[in-house]
Amino acid sequence: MIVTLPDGTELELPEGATGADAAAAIGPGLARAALAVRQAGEVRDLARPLIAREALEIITAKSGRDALDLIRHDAAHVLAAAVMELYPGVKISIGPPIEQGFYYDFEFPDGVTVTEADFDAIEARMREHIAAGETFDRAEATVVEALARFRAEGQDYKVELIEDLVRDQGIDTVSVYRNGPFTDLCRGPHAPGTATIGAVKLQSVAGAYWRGDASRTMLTRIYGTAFFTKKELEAELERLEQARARDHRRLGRELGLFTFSEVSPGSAFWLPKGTTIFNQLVGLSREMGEERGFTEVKTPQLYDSELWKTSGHWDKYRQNMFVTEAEDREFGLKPMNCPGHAHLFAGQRWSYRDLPVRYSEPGLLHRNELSGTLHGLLRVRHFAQDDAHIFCTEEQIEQEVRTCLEFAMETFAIFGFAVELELSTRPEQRIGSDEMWDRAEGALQKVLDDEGLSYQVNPGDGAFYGPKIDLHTTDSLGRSWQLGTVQLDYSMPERFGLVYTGADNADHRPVMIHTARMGSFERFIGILVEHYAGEFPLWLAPVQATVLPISDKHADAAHAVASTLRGQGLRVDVDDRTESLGRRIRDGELARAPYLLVVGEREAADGTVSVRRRHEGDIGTMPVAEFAAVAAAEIAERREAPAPA
RNA sequence: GCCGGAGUAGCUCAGCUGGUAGAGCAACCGCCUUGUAAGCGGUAGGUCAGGGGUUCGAGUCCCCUCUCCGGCUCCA
Repeated sequence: MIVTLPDGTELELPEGATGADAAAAIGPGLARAALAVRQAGEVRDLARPLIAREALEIITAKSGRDALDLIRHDAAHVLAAAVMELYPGVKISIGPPIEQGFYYDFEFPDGVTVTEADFDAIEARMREHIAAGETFDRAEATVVEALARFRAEGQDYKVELIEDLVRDQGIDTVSVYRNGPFTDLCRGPHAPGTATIGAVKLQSVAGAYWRGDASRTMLTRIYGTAFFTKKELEAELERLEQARARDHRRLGRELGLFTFSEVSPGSAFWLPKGTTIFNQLVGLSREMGEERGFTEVKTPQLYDSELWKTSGHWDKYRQNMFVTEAEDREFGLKPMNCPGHAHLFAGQRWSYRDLPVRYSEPGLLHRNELSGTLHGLLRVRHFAQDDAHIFCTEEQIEQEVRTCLEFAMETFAIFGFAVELELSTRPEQRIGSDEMWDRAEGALQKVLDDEGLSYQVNPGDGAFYGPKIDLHTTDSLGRSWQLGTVQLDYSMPERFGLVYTGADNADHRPVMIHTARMGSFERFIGILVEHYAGEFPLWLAPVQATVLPISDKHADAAHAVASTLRGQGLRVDVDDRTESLGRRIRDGELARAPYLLVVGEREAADGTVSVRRRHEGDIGTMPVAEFAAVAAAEIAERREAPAPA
């Protein structure tokens, strides 16, 4: 049998040779390091026969993602083994590797709860399995044998998994892996043994529905992570520690940007500094929108439930709306701007010459999100979006989508962070003809391709009224959040009876495009705080410069400098507390001040300031006017701030 | 909403098996008059999330509620 190695050479092996044989044929060092092989796009056990004439890659600890996934999957089995020993009667379900580690889901016997306090004991037992150097032995079992075995053990979840595999894929055998005393239904692959798990740590415990279905049993999920070396594990734990330090909830409090209170769960209280940032972003959105033909409107907060019945929200979304009543009329606070904008559009006659009409509104929205989903600024009940709705003709869709997408990408470029794009296509339950969906999806896809953007397709994830492009990014801990969106909507125009007069003097139905770039300003600021670790670029910084008089003899001069700079439009504070200069510099640094301007005897005499720049330290003395010009240029260009050395 | 955890001064936290609440930082008041990341001294500050219960006695034990944290589900 011949297989091709990554460098193009061909390796000849006896028929039936395994991955281990191949590694040994290449060299004894590789034979020791080999963990698995990759062939035909699939990671396979070292002990399994190779596929002839397929490219072969030997996976070792240096193989990155593939290697980590292997030992984390191994670690999940070791976790299950330890848990079964410590908690007799526990039922096991599934335990895959994930981006940052692994988890395993269990159903513990009645009355047993596992908390982080139990981790030491579980980890100790896991280390015993690792120290024992158990091998992972793969075996095939017939469905009949496997079902009998797992039924006998009372492992109901394994039984269900096998039954579903039989039903959906018609399989008649399954693979099981054994390490030490523990055997698990598993597709594999695994490393040869437990010994390659160099370092393992359990991290958290959480509830998780069996098969992600809220109507089924809530299992107990234990999360952990594993690495080849203790050093790598420690580096990861250190990274997580630093990520927590830039958590927007913590920085928001420390920097005085916003607070939360029990009196209004899920709603931020914006302090002056946070409000400044908020207003800068609204200003940016407004400025960029005006350049692109968006016109701002203002629509009400509260609407008669009739409007929500027209829009369809009453049927589909009512449990997420805040509803109230007055004088026997039922009202709902708006969770979205679109019905208001559609109503506005319906209020006048439109010619095809008027289209597209682009209404934007950074309006306040309320959504009654489930209490358990609230999360700092990233998931709130009260927020504003850089929201807009475009009313256009079928022919204009492509151009308008292009404008929206470019608008979004140009917005993100200002902040220098990457977004992931997702194209969601027609769901099972939908309105409109297949031709309509073909056109709509085609238009979105064409723009994405024309712009050379990479994106993921989520088949069936579109809204019932049209396909959409969503823009996602991640927070400091790697959790994904949706920011912007571009959604085609054929439904709302229908429901509101929207029309324009075409060149043929007949009525036509416009198409509506829902779009946002940053999404909610709240969420965007949360992401920005973590992205910048609180060190905002000058144009966003709540306080752009803090003037520090050396002693109270220079307070007047410091205030004069501040007043001059404010006259130039800069946001300037004076810290004239009777604290030592060192202390006030420290406080300024901790407040992430972009510039600290020291004013003492010399500066007061010649109209200068001694400039200390964040991360650069003392950059020398310059005339006040010169500093103002430097800062103004930095702000005008929305320049990124210097990074830590 | 569901599972688990947590809630003590403005913030970070201590408070052993029940016996009248404590530290650091911040705040306030003085002194110091300060040259690029913490000057010194003093003062004040708590319905121990809220409510109910057990007990001679509850921050500590039990129950309910609220909020937050980690996940899951949801996000038209």
